[in-house]
Amino acid sequence: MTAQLTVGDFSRMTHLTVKTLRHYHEVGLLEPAAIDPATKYRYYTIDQLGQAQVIRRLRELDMPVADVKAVLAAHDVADRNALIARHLDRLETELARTRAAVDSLRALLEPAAHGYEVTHRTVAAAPAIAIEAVVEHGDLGAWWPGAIAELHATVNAQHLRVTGPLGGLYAAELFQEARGHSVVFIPVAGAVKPIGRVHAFTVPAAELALVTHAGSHDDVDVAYSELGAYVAAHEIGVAGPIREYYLRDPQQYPDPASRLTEIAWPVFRASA
Amino acid sequence: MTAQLTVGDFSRMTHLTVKTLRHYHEVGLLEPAAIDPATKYRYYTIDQLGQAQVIRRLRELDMPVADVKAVLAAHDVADRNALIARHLDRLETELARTRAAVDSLRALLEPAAHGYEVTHRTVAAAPAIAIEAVVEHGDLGAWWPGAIAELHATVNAQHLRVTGPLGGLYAAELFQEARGHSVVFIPVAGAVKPIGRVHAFTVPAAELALVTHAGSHDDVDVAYSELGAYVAAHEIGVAGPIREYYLRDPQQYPDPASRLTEIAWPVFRASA
DNA sequence: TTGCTCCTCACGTCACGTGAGGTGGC
DNA sequence: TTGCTCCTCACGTCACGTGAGGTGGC
Repeated sequence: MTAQLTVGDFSRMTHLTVKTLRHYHEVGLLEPAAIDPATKYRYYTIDQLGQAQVIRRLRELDMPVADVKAVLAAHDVADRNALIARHLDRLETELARTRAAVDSLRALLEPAAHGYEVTHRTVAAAPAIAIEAVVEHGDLGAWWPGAIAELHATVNAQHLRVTGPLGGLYAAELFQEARGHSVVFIPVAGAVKPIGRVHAFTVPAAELALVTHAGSHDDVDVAYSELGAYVAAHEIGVAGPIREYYLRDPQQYPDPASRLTEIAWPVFRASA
Repeated sequence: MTAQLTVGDFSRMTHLTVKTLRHYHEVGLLEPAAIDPATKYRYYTIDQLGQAQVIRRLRELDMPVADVKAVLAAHDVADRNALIARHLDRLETELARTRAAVDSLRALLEPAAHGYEVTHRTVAAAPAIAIEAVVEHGDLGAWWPGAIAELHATVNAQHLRVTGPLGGLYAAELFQEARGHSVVFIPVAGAVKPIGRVHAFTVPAAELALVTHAGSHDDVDVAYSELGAYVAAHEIGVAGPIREYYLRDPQQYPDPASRLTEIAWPVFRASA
């Protein structure tokens, strides 16, 4: 009753190519029910068809093979559905990213000039509360809102007096190697009790060249480029993290398009 | 005035990693403006920043590097925009495919049993008009509607009498190697003038086992599996193309979910 | 002099696809 | 006996990332 299906048979039934079936055997995703020891022929059975169909659909959704394995190995339906739901969430995120990239491309190609005016500013060291971590560039979008929210919660819980705008410090490696030390901070006055990821921090003094970027962070590289070009042309760059000040607090302005960000590059002291 | 930017500088400005910039140099996508012959150091200029920004956005949208090159080399804005628009169309298609795969996955995981009833049928050879081609499995969805439309147009133009439902013949390789000979046909009576891709064709006689599949073609592999399993279990399979009959003509039922398709597998003559 | 930045190989990743060259069953 | 189906290497694809090991400029 358990009819032996050859790769060809199984391929026709599942619409997976023979090459793909052999590959799935090799990586242990879908092993033939039997293998002829003499001829090495692969034989599948009818009750493997269901697995093959699930595999095909998950791969169609670009779920990594390792994750597909996990789905097949899931002990119960709840586990399985959770794994699938997580992947669908990833797809959603991807989709949002694509949409943002399309908008960003459109903005870049629009003939409207995006002239940034470069200004200079001297800032003194300032006490603050901060959260720091080494972050992947791609994870920044996820890490950032959580950190901001935690800082805000701490300000409220400890009744701290805010003395300046929300800001961030980003090591050069974050851009050069897509992974680097990042700090988000809120300048505050008074004593701070460390809690969770939040601790007292001193925002270092600096001499800065800066531009203001309006709109989504997806386009922020244009501002970085203009500012960097200015710094390079005037040969005034110095080492140190790049700084951003968020003039529209995301708590009050959740729409990314309404953001207003100062990008600040560390430079030599400009002769006043 | 043309400040020399090192990879590191350029990386910080564009948010492309140093590794990526080196890679783009190697594949000729973005060549440094100058290279120190002694140290092999790469130097970029400020006016290369614009190109880098376009590249970054297009790669963010997964446009292949070769296509990005074409965009940068485009002679005028119209050419450039056409290339970009084509890619955005591809993204749309991708998105539709993903949505379909999600639906299909949901349908598969739904506990509702999809019991297909297998029936047998003997069909005689029948005259028809047809379009044939060797098609990629992935291109079927694009090839098929055009071919159908052309067949319908021919029926109307030549006032042919339709004698049976729209159908298709698909070589096994189409599933096993994702590329194979495909035919779509409409059975007709009377003389046929070949025109365009359309020619007279005789749908061969056959002994068939078949199931009826309701709904989108994205789920059709389930029907293929059940039918294939039946054929294998009864050991009645013979060589020959797989046949489909489209009982709801897509011209009248454009919604993919409303489709009704007979899947027919060639088998031995069953003793009546 | 010490880090820092830059360099070049060479190999890895991921999910298969593409031949080449050869064997078993009807 | 002839095709057909199946097999196993070995290498290619795509867009980078990951070290290893080494050099030049402040």
